[in-house]
Amino acid sequence: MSSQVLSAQLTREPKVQGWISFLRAHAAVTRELSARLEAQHGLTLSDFDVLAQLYHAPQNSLRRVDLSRQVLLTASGITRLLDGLERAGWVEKGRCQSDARVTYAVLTKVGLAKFEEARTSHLADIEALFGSRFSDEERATLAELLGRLPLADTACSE
Amino acid sequence: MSSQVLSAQLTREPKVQGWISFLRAHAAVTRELSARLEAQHGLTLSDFDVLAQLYHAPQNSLRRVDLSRQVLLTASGITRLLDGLERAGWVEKGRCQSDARVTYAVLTKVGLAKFEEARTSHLADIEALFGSRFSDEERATLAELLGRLPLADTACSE
DNA sequence: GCTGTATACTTGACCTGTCAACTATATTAG
DNA sequence: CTAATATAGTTGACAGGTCAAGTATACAGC
Repeated sequence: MSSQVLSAQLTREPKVQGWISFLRAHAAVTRELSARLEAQHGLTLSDFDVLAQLYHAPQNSLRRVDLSRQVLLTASGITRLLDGLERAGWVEKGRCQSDARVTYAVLTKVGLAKFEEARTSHLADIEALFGSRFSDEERATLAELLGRLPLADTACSE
Repeated sequence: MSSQVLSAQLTREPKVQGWISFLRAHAAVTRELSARLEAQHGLTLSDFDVLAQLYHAPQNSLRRVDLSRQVLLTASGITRLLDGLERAGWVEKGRCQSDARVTYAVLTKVGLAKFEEARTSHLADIEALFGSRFSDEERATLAELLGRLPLADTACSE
């Protein structure tokens, strides 16, 4: 009976199976990944994500709006996240002389060091929990398929 | 300049691109999907997920522990989620005569109707935002690739 | 029968992020 | 120049979820 139930579940909505796998995989992998990142470096996934964006940005700085688009948080989410990073001394505010509305988030020296410290182990964790499951070819396929999903419109709407 | 920056970002950590696509896609799709589900039916994605599990379970009922494994929430998350569904009258508690520790979550008639009401439009939304981007073959590929990710310990019960 | 350990579930404290409303600055139209 | 509107950012209230600790029951070994 138990195996009947299981197979009934696996086949009951064939079209949605990809989505279900997607949701479950996301929940499981991010949970483990964020536990490790938190334990080893005291960072959330979003913290890391923002530090990474700033690390690779020109002058190590970005407007909050742009950050919110790339990291897929709302504007207020970014404000609160940056609050934390500023309190930790990893990011500071920068004013924009051409537009007084914008505030840049600027990576500090300490923040840059923090990112470089966390980076290696986090990339290794991603590889262990995610990347290593796929061949190079499969990685490319996966990135291509996922890349078709709608990003831009939802990211900046509102 | 802007396009240089973009391509630098796309190529700077080749091994992680799949993971990045994955994170972004998840954030964008779930945000839109949950907005629609909330607007049309007053349900969160997790609410729907739990209703669906119960809908397909024998006797429309499941132990909280099993629910937490299938939906990938912690035990306390399940308690709180079910609180809401119980307050709405969609789910009720059932006691287990062979083990006084377990409390079943049982779908009510109203809850069953609620699920059937929400189901069609939600599946259509999933199809529109996710499924329709892929051919049948690609769907299968995607499900297979994502299925390799580690959710076994949390997701699978005997 | 006790005693220790494992399991099922709940609760309080808390964290992250959302939404809606707000301030402040920029821009465009008349 | 002024009015209307759009954009950048912050804030209060709150939703959804986690973790750690606690309660209650089950079960296994002595």
